Amino acid sequence: MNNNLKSLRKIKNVSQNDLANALSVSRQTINSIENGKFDPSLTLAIKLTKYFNVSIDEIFKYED
Amino acid sequence: MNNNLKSLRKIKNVSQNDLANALSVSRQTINSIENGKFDPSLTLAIKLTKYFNVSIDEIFKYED
DNA sequence: AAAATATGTCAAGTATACTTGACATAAGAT
DNA sequence: ATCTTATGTCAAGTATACTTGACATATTTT
Repeated sequence: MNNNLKSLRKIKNVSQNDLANALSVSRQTINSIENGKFDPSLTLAIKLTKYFNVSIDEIFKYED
Repeated sequence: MNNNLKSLRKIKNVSQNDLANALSVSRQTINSIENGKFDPSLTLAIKLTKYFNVSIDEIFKYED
């Protein structure tokens, strides 16, 4: 799984901290997801889609 | 978060076991998700959308 | 240049997703 | 009525998502 969170975030011009606060997660969580340390939970993934107003597919690319 | 996995599965007329095998997870995992014991990982959620050929929103309803 | 803000990363802990194995009950087939 | 398949559930373990706290470095602001 990879994602384009970092670019989406930069388009909105918000910091990792801003995003973390908006979604009620830690900054490290955002950082780890952006840098591919792990994938978000479904809940957090959905929060991200709502925040950026995009679909799951527009953020995450799943590959077998 | 709630979902309509059980009804989607019955439409396709497959057992929890069939579905579990198709997605390479345990039957208990499918059962637990259907009965709201926990939510799937993003990876499993995406596998489910592909299996049923629907979007995330068509399976999962997120409510704050 | 100095101060402030943003990012990367580590370590150790908690929470939750998922596993295997087992057993009980329900429903469907012979 | 017996056999088989499907579902629900429990317990204990492993894997991964996420937390807090801390510190280093990079980037931006004054």
